[in-house]
Amino acid sequence: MTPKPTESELEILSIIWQKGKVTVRDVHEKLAEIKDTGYTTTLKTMQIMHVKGLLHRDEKNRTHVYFAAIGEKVTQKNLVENFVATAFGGSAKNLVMQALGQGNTSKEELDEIRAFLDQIENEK
Amino acid sequence: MTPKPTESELEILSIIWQKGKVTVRDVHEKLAEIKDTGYTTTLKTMQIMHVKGLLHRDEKNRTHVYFAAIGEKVTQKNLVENFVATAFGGSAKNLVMQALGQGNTSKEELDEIRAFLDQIENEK
DNA sequence: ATATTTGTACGAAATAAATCGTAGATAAAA
DNA sequence: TTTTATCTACGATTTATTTCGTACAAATAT
Repeated sequence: MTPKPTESELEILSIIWQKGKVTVRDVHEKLAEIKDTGYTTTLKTMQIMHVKGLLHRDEKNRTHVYFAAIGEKVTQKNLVENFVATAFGGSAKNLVMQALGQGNTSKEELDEIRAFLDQIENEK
Repeated sequence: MTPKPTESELEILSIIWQKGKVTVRDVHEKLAEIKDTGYTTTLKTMQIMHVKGLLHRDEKNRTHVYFAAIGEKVTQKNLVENFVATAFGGSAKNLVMQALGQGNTSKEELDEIRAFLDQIENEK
């Protein structure tokens, strides 16, 4: 089983999930918008992620091309599971209500959630 | 600002939020159900949490009594905020749908969430 | 009264995570 | 063809986190 990504690794994964195939530079530049760390730090982290099995890479060219080895949904599922267990006493409901209570969710999104709710209930 | 609790600290906080005032032994015994670490490990962690300002304690008696210095809701709010930002591209909706998709939420709870949804929409 | 248990303090080791610098190769620019 | 820029590899450092052993005091049991 691939290990749980660390916080930094998750930042990188997010970028890769969004962009698909990337070079270290791609990631580093995107990361630079929110973080102020050196290029080799990003490189090193991605190399480690590769060793851990979090990323695959194509080494055909000098500039390696990386891509995610684990899916976004699957990863989120595992993270949420763990998060609910350790921070919300195992209750997904509590997490959901806390997340919604934050305020920053538009009417449209709330409706989407409602529709999703209907769908789940029907399956029960 | 009190720092973000680590994973181990969160396990301890969860227990304390549930029990209120506790001794190290209380926490350690509860922790023993899910973890297999020594008593002094729990002690040390709680001492560190005290120094960090995560816990307060009453030292009047030999056996110190600890209690949470930060509220459960406030902490969860911060954690969710951070979690949504790093793992869900800032979209609370995505997190909510992932959490609900897990399957383990009862019909009753889903209804509670629906009611909460109504309430939020009315406030908009 | 003495031995055992239970408690805190505290240093330190073990482990994990994040960061960076330097070397050396290749590619691109001048 | 030099020089400059760009890449990877990799060791090393720094910082954070988790874990535990030992010392010593207080309470409890024998």
